[in-house]
Amino acid sequence: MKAATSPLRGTGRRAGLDHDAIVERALTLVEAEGSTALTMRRLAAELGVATTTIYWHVGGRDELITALIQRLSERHAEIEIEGAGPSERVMCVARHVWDSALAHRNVTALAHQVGATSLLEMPLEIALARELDTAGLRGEVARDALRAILMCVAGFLVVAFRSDDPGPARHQARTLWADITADGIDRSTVTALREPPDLPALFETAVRALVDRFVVDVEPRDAPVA
Amino acid sequence: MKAATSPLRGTGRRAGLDHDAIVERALTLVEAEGSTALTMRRLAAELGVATTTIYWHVGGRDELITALIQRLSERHAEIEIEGAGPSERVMCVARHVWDSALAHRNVTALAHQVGATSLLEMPLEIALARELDTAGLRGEVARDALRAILMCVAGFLVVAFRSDDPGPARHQARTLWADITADGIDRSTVTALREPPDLPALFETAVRALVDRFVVDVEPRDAPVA
DNA sequence: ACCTGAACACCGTTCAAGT
DNA sequence: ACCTGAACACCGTTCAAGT
Repeated sequence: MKAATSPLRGTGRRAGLDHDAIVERALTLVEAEGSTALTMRRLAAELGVATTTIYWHVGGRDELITALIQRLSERHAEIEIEGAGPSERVMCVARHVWDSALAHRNVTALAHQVGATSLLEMPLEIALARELDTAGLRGEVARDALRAILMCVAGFLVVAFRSDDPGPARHQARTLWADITADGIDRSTVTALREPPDLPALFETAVRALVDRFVVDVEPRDAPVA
Repeated sequence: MKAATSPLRGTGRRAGLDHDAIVERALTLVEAEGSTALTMRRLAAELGVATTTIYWHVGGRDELITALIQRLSERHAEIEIEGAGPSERVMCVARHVWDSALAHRNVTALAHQVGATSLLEMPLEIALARELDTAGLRGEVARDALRAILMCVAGFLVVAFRSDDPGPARHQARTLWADITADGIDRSTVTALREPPDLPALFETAVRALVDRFVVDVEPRDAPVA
């Protein structure tokens, strides 16, 4: 509950804070309690420092958020991509985007809010471009494939984030379907729509459809030529 | 600039407000100036009434937003769906979701923020379920197709909304690619990534890929059997 | 039933002032 | 150079009080 007693340097007056320490603390705070917990006052209290100190070191809230996202982004820099064929390797990167977004959902949601998704996923975006390149896609086609795949993943993430934060629940998709009297819709469909889909499985299917549309494997996926 | 002189009823003291008038005004405000303009104080001033009056009529901000979204949703109720084959008609509904979201981007963005996207698009969701039904999809398959398509559209919308609100522009995807020295990525690709994609065209391609994955036309799309 | 003003507990941000 | 307290201009929400 008490703010961590920050290590006061020899002077006895300096708080011993620097840009990185503040950003690090902000990142931890968001990861633990979500973006709403990140207020300048709260963060300052947690660092045992006056609110205005944060402004001196990192600037306003927007700069803080940008720095925080970039910090996490660097951690996503090195990833292992495996897969036999090109399309399989593209799928692997897409899954990385999905997995890392879910692993750091609070920061990802924050990045979505401020429109800095690309900043957060830049290393993965580069990795995706590289795999598309080895798949033979270049120029505008490669860009379109990359953007389409990432936008689709983003759409899935928005829904995935909503699932764990139930919210008002009143205007959740599945509860809305509880009141529908179906004209021209089979009852089995209405019933199914009251349950959430298997998101990871559907993700796999949907992204695969996009990948198949853009990257045409020379060899069949399951039996790459040795 | 001045608040609209609200029609004071005969009593001379009543503001003559009701639930619907407040919600209507809130909707207009959001459509015109975005979700950040919707504050309880601002709305009250615009209605020429005390802030607390809004609380009495419609409840807090969340209820107001929900009501506002639902109001707009009702306007999307009746739409014309055309197209020869089943998959063409499904595409038509998807385009409707896209178009109406862009036409009312501020409210749609707000709905995204509070997790009420489904509430806003419910009429279109029903229309989509109906077209999928006539395409022969039932039960869980129909649900998965519907969800996948809508999630993909949502992902595109998030990016589309970012485009017209440039924001900090520093961590926009295309500016980030300006600094990239490409290892294993063709220069033409890097160059292309510095430009935004043709969003409507890419939307068409991506959603079509999903539709083709889920709904298999019995007849070819272009030449339906008479 | 309908509407008000005052008050509470928050925000982000600025700025003159301290050491 | 680094840090502070006070202040400004906002929020959403509650609640006793008016007619």
